[in-house]
Amino acid sequence: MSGVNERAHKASHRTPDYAASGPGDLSVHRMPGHFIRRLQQVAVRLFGDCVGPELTPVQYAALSAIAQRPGAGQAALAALIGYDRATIGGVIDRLEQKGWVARSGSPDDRRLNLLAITPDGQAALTRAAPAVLAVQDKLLEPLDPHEREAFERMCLKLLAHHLG
Amino acid sequence: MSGVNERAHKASHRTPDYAASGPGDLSVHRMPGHFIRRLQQVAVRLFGDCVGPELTPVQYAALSAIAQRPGAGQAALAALIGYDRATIGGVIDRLEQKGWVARSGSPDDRRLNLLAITPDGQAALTRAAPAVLAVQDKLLEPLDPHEREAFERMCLKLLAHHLG
DNA sequence: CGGATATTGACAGTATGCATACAGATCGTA
DNA sequence: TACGATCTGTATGCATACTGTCAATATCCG
Repeated sequence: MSGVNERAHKASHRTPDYAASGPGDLSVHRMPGHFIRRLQQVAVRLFGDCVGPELTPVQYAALSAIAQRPGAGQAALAALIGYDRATIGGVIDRLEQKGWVARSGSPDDRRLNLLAITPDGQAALTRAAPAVLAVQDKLLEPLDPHEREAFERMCLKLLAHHLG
Repeated sequence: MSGVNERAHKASHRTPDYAASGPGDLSVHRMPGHFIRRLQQVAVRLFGDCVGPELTPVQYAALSAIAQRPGAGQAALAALIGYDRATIGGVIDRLEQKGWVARSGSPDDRRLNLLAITPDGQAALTRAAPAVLAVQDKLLEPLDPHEREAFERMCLKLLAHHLG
């Protein structure tokens, strides 16, 4: 299985998603926000299919960031990958349970939970990396190289505008 | 407030998101999947800012679809907007609590919950529509008209490939 | 120094999102 | 027409996400 939302496929023959609809349409099928939501669904599904259930996209991003920047606190980590402080705690809980990340208090600032990746975590990261890269490739598969570059550039432009 | 994840802004001065990083980088800052996740965050935040807390993006999509296709069951509705059957139930629960949607059993097929929008729901939809359209515009604001068209076309191409 | 302010991690509450499982209903077909 | 395959809505469990709040801790500034 690899389709998104195949459990709800009835009546899709009546109005397939992304079918033509008139201008001034108030439905979601022409809204960029909806496209992005659907693409997010596709990306998450693709990740699960390629990488497996051991590591979610969110957990991969966190683990990768911890490996890249050991000794950061949870808030710093969250800022690095765009998570919410309230969410990152649970993500790290689950990585800690798997033995892939270690939390340790900082002597300098007793508010901080210093984060570090464990050898097992590093191994899991290394193991997952090829599949994660494959996901990115499959995601943009239908675009030719020129389009891919344009797509990524526009994404970055949008993010720089809205986050910067 | 309008920024995404402002509660985790420490250390972002150390490594701003989307800063340059070498090729072969295993971190998420060059991965299309991550871009899409961040864009989804931006879109949801923008929606909340423009439309208000009465209606979430998901609830708007559902309400709009019910208005467009009254008398559909939950599964049909889910297929129409790309939701999961298990998720749509809760969404409709909340719309029903607000008095914007009515569930009624079908005499023809006793499995179905026929869905219909109420006058209050229609009013809420009409009230929200301009703001929802404004969100789409703001989302793609940094792109010029040509780029917008290209971006939407590529999104549709990606979705058609992965969902079709 | 000491109070005002800001930061950090945690928790509760709400809302998606998906997998799995289940009971009831319907349908296709032997 | 009986029966197995399929479909529908629901419930449960897990994993994001974000808001508001709080206690402990730092930091800043007079």
